[in-house]
Amino acid sequence: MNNMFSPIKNTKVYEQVIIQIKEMINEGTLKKGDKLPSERCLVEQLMVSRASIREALRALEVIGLIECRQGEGNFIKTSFQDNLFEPLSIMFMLEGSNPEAIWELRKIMEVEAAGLAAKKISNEQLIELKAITQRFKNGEDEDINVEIDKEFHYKIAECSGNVLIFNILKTVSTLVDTFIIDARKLILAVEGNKEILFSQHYEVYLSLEKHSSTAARKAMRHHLDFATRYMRNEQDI
Amino acid sequence: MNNMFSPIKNTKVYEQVIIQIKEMINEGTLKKGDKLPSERCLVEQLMVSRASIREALRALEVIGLIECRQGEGNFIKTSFQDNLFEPLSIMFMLEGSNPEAIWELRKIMEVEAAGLAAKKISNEQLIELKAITQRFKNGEDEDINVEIDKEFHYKIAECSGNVLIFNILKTVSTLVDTFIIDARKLILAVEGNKEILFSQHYEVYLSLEKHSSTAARKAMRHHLDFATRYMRNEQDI
DNA sequence: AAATTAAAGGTGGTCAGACCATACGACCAT
DNA sequence: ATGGTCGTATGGTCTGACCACCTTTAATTT
Repeated sequence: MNNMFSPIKNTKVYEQVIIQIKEMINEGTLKKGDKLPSERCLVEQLMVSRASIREALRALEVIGLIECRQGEGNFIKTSFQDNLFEPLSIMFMLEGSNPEAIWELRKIMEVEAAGLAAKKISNEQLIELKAITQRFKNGEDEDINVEIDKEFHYKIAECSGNVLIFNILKTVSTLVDTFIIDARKLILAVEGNKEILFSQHYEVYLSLEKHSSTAARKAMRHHLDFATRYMRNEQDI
Repeated sequence: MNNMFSPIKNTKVYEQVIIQIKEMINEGTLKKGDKLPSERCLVEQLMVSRASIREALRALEVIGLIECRQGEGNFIKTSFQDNLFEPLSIMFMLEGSNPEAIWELRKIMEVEAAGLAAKKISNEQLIELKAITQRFKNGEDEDINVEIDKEFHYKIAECSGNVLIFNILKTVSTLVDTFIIDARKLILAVEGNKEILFSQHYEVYLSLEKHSSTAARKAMRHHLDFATRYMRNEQDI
């Protein structure tokens, strides 16, 4: 005899505003980079106060859907690379996770991204990736090489052809950089390590060139395991 | 000669509010489940208008940090299981990803979660998992079995011992259910498939029991590949 | 005395209107 | 052509009021 009544939906105004804006996006009325109607305009169209509009916009902003620029307007974002950072870092902070958890996740994403990339990478992408590898070899400054190293990993994630994986991996990498002392710099500070890292990178590249998923995953895992050992000595991970 | 100037930081009030609240959490002043000071109280303490406070709270709400209950107050959330859904689904919607991308990600997470679980699963957890497996075998109704199936997968993710992985996997599963017709039901509707799924589940369980990471990953992959074949016939994935 | 009801206070939710800060374009002066 | 000025549109912030909901307390009823 239960379930006769459906729960009263206590729909808050700003939630309805969020829904309506998201619908406009789903219907294609609003696309990437588009400018939303001005807040005062939305007030008239949706017949709600500006405060409610703004609360909704704030919500849409933090989930990474829109970008608010004073004096200009509110726009649908074009890039979604850091949408996940806030929620993930919150989760990490309050869930009592240890840094190891982030690293573990990163290893998974990197290894599997490499595996997918091996299948999907195009010839152009191979050329670009090779160039990055070479730039790492020739790089002088440690800080620069840290950046090139990141670029290498991101490029592979991009070649996985899966935007979700790419974005998650980028976010997790950012998390690693935020909650763990940057391991790359520690490693690169040691004499001779640059050459080792280069050869590991090159090994990954060769696997991708051969389009061997298994080899790519293995090479990437080997590369990350090497980094892990350094980190364990420096901190509690 | 560029890069001499750093961009003027236009710190908006609600952003500062967000920062201060997050700091309170980092310092341990606020913990899971705690009640925040009332909005009017925060107005006095932070010396800003209630509108700004509320915009900040709205932001904290959508990233899953707080929960707002009218008449009661604002509380730090205790569960962070659906924090990632909004950002991920937004990303999926606007990035033009195909459903395959979600499924690909899910497979990765499931397989690797199983691999980790094999290493970390406790005896108690093994017992619980076995019970779930059996309940699936004995289940009568399709809908119920769909739920048990989910439970099985979530339990394994939980046994991975990595909250981040657990939450991402749950979110991705929700995404699958949202953007793809529920594959589980399609499969279970076919005569004899319940037995096949059961044996696949059992295979995964046995691998976990043996604490064999390789076997667990293999068994899980096999299980998901089976599901993939069904989905490809029914829809464009 | 116990149970029920009514009132009061606290809290989040919404609204209205004002003003500030910024960005842009049109216009003007040099 | 350059640089300044100003008006306008836009987001950012503030104030104070009122509504909706919950909890506690006091009053009333039984």
